[in-house]
Amino acid sequence: MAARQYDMGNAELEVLKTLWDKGPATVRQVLKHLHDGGRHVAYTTAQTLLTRLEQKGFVKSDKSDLAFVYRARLSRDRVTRSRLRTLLTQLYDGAAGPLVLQLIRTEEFTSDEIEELQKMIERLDGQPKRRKSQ
Amino acid sequence: MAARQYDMGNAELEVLKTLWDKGPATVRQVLKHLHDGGRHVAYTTAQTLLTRLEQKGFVKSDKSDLAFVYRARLSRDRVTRSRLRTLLTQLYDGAAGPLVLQLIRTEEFTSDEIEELQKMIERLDGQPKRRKSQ
DNA sequence: GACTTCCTCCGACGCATGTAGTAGGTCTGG
DNA sequence: CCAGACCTACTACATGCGTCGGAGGAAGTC
Repeated sequence: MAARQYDMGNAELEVLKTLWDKGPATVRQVLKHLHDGGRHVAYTTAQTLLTRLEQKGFVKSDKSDLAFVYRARLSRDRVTRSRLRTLLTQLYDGAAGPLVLQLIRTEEFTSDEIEELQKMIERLDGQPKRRKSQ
Repeated sequence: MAARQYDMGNAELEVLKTLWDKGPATVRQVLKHLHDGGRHVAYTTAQTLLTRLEQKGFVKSDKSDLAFVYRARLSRDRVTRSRLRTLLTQLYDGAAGPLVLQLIRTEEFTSDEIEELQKMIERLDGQPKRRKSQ
C-alpha cells in the first residue's frame, strides 16, 4: 500500500479531466461534455462522480448561479506526476529510465517536442546527478 | 470504457511483478518475496491473487513438483505499454509529449540512460514521423 | 395556482478487488 | 500407522467504484 496520493477511479478522473479541459462547469455541462466524448451516462452519475471528487478534495463547488459550479482543485500535472510515480514504483521499483526509453520508442512526437527533448537531455547531460528526495 | 487490455488490480500486479523479478515461483516463494518487500499478506491471499491472474490468462501454472509453479505469460513491457497508453489517453488525449517532458523534468537518470536517450532522440529527429498503428 | 423542468440529496446495486478462513488431500519422519 | 507441515479448492466479506432511480425543492410558464 504505497502512499496513494491522488486516488480516484477512471470515471472520476474523466470528470476531472473535463474540468481541466473546459474549465469550471456545472453537472449539466460536464455531462454534456461526457456525452460529446461518447460516454453516455445518466445525469445523476455525473453528479455522483463530482460529489465524490469533492469529498476527496479534488474539486470544489460553489453555488453562485442556479446550479453548483465545480472547479478542479488539483492540476493535471500533479495527477500526472502521481500516476507516473505509481507506475514507476509498480513496474520498475522507481527507476524512470526504462519507462522513458519505452515511451520514446513506442510513441510519436511533434518536431517541437523533439526539439524540446533535445534541449532537456543536453541540460541533463551536463548536470550532476540529482538524488531523489523519495 | 477504453480498450482496457491488461486489467488487474495493484495487488495482482505486485504479484506479477514478483514473477518478473524472481522468475517462475510457487505460491510460497511469491509469498516470501512479498513479505521481504514488506507486504504482509496471508498465504491464501497470495494464492488467490495468483489464481485470479491465471484466470485472466496473465500467468500460467504447471505442477511438476509438489506445488504448482506459476510463471508470467505477460511481459513487463507489454504492461508498461498498456498502462502508459491508458495514462496518455486519460490525461492528455493520447499525446505523449507532455508526459515525456514531465518525466524527464521530474525524474532522474543514470548516465547510461541519458546517453541512450540522446541516441534515440537523434534518431527520432532524423526520421520522418511515424504514424501510430493504433 | 398547477405543470414542467431542472437541481440536489440520498439510497441502492453489482462487479472487481484485497484479504483471509476452513476443509480436506498428500507427503514425510518417527 | 500417526502427527505435523504443506498444498489446493472453495467460500466469504468489506470496500471502492461505476451506475442510476426516486423524492422533493426552486423557478419559470400559462
